[in-house]
Amino acid sequence: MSASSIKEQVYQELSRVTHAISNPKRMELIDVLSQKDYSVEELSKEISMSVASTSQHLQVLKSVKLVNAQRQGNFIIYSITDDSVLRLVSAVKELGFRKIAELERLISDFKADKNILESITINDLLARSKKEKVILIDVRPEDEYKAGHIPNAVSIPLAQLKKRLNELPKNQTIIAYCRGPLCVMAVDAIKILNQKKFKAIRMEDGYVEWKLRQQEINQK
Amino acid sequence: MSASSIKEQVYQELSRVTHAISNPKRMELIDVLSQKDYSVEELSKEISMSVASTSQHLQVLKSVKLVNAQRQGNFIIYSITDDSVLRLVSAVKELGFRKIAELERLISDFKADKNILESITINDLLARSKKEKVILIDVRPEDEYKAGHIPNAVSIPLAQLKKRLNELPKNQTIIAYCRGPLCVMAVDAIKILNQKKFKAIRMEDGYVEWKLRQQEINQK
DNA sequence: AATCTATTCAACTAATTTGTATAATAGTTT
DNA sequence: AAACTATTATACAAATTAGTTGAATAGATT
Repeated sequence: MSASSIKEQVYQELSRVTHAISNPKRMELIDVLSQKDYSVEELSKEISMSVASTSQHLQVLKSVKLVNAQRQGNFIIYSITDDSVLRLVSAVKELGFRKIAELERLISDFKADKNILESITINDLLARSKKEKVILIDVRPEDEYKAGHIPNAVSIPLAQLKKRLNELPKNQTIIAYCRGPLCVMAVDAIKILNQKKFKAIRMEDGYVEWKLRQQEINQK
Repeated sequence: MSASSIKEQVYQELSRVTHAISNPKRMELIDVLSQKDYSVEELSKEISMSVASTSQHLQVLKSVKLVNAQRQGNFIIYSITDDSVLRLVSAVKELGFRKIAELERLISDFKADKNILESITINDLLARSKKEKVILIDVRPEDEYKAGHIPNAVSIPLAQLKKRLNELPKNQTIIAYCRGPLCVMAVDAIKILNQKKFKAIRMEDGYVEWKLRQQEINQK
């Protein structure tokens, strides 16, 4: 175990990258940071973990350049390095959601649990918006919307939805989205809207999925 | 730690996928299997590890459906589940090669070491082959070529190259490829060809990279 | 049916990883 | 310059992982 070949070293280094995302909390951190930059303290709340542990996980991610750290006043703000990280996570999810039986079970439980009758994808949205005018609402917290959103989407954070129902039409279909497939904000939004007799559909994909899809389209 | 939320369970499951490839030997196994199906014994030779350990690694990969096992006579033949696995590995490499300083160093050492003067990519090849007739040779073992290769490529395994030089033209540029960026077979081929005064260039990408690129193109 | 062979299982040790609490640090603000 | 605060480092126990050797298994061949 003295002079290992370059090939072995390369595999060693590459596996450091995957090791960094091979922990549920770190994967969740990447997912949260995919929406918007956050401080350590905010992140520790998001992932329900002590600040010290959160910091440690962030350092693991930083050591393989999956995230960047930058001081802003009293806080250190973490952010995703670039879109290649999003593509990596997207590839993991694609494989996981398709292939792992346990995940399929979890997701179908989840759907049953949430009474999701219909849910569309980015591609459905793109097709639909070509044919008709679509009312698209972004129910994530406002700062995440500000950091980036799907064009023509209106920001109505879940917390404000009940008060702002008058801004929405009753005779048109409303499409609601949030952070993506694992996020329940849009589900809750649909529940509220349906209860109030709006025609509302949930879109599973979020801003990140939209952004990646755009890049694919632009690659032509 | 009793009833964890579905979200946490999903992250848990997803991290099992990344954990499976977060080991150098397992990543190497995936890479080898990306070329062609292999038995456990063959794989154990390829990755220089005991059969028992190789088998254990393969079971980890199988448990998250990254590979399939199938009996064929006395042997159990392992194969990559499907192209989503290739995309995942490709995403890891993309990020790793770009972002990890240590990897950049390793690769530049590697290139210096091998005296690689020029090397092209899949895109270069596609562009070139539109303009002119290209002599493309596949220097991998013949069975890997048989399992799949870039169209119009001729199979000349590295081991046979010296004997078969008469099959190649001296006045045209020859492009050689092997398993991909981490493989040295094409490098050795170029050395031989240049020594014998052929005009030869190495293509870094291999059959897998070509296949993924084709899929991107077809997605339009 | 007996033998053979490739593969997997079991048991074990060494090494690594995880998370928490507490202490130290580094930068901001007053 | 002092006080403050967010973040990171340290130390530790519990849990998990990696690799080896030798035994067991399951299927194919004779």
